[in-house]
Amino acid sequence: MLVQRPRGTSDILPATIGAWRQIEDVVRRTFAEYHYAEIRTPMFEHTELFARGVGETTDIVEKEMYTFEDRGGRSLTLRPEGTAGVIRAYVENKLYGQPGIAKLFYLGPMFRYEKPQKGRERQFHQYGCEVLGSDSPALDAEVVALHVYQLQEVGVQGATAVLNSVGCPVCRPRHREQMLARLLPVKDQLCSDCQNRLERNPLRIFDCKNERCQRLLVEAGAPTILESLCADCEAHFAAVRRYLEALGVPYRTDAHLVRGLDYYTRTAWEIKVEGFGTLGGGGRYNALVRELGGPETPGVGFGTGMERILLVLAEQGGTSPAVRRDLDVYVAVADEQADVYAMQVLKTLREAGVRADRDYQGRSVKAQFKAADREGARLAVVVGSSEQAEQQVTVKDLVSGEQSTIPLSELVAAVQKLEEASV
RNA sequence: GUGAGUAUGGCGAAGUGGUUAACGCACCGGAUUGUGGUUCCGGCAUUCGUGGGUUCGAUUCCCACUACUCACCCCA
Repeated sequence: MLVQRPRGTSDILPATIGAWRQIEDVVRRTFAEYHYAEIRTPMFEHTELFARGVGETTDIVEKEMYTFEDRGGRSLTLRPEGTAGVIRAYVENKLYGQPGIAKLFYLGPMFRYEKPQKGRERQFHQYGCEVLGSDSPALDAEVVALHVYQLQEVGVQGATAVLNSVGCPVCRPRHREQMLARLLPVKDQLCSDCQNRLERNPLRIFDCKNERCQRLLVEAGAPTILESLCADCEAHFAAVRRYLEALGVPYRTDAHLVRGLDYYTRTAWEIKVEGFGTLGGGGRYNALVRELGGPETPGVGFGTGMERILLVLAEQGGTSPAVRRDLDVYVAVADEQADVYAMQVLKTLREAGVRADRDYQGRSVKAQFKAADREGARLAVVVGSSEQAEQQVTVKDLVSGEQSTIPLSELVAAVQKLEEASV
């Protein structure tokens, strides 16, 4: 092996492409049902976009970006997530000038420089959406509902939304103050990560896996963000939950949920499957558009990992996509003299919309029939010098075993008739 | 970034410091004439991730590298 694929990348081979297509089809269909329009933005952007958009203190920006300098000396970065680019495009193309709100979705590869492991690659795929232009809690609910619905439609069982509110520029600083007041006195007892978090983003301490840190939070009486919400945020969160209940969306709240991106305000959620982990996450980001230079515009969105979906589907079993028959006719060439004739027969079939193939290795008729079987062809067409002389073909139904010789001019009709009968 | 494990033909998988590296699947060929899915017979790794070292000799021992897997961190 001279050169192999870069670490953390994978080749999606024909054998599994069906599963991908199936997910993509469901995603496009459901986004259409909810009236979202597709948007495609560049795979790389100026590094600054992610630094500002995603947040300077996030793991993504601090240590996971694929950043490089192009020949013009610009610092570019392979997109680590979808939101920043979409918002940039929204602002740059002045989509806010169009009537109504913008409901956008995307689908494609993302890149993060991390150590690969199960369900984590350096190039992975996400689909997601962004809704710009409304702060209505109905929209938060719609987006969460859609998030769960899509996974159900794809075949994932037990997808649940875990919901929290991370507050707004009014309650967030207030909460931060309270956290500092309670935890600064016991700072030295926190783990080193959390000592850092205390300064930069105290909310994240709730997310720490360290038991001692969690105990300290309780002992110090540190309030969760949910307990510190301002009246507006609380009302918003309550409304979102009412909608979700009315819609029957499976969800639960978790005051400790913190997302890895800094731009979230108010509603934040992850979609989890018991015993598996997180498939996707999302939230509201009311300040992001303005931070990226656009007009004050509220937004909500989510992203979902497609590799993760594939993993859950595999674990939950049974969803192996049916082996699709992708060949209708196999043309067996009986002797070399008929080779050109065989090509003509194939062209005739293919141009009539029949999926047809032949042997190119000069194998025996017996071997060609074996191949026809293996490829899943419905019928075999045998052509040899005798057929060619009469402009005929020998057609064999590989299911019934029936065989007959007919004029070439009748072949397409005969094939189509059989196709219809087998539907 | 930290820690652990693995690396033998297309796939799965034995194995040993020393003449021909099991086996299964897949694949290819054959079992009389231009015909399939079963069965039978035969074929299919100058080579054991890469590069060094120890040795009379290494796929088996040692070192480095690379890749993969898993866990942690974090997340999709």
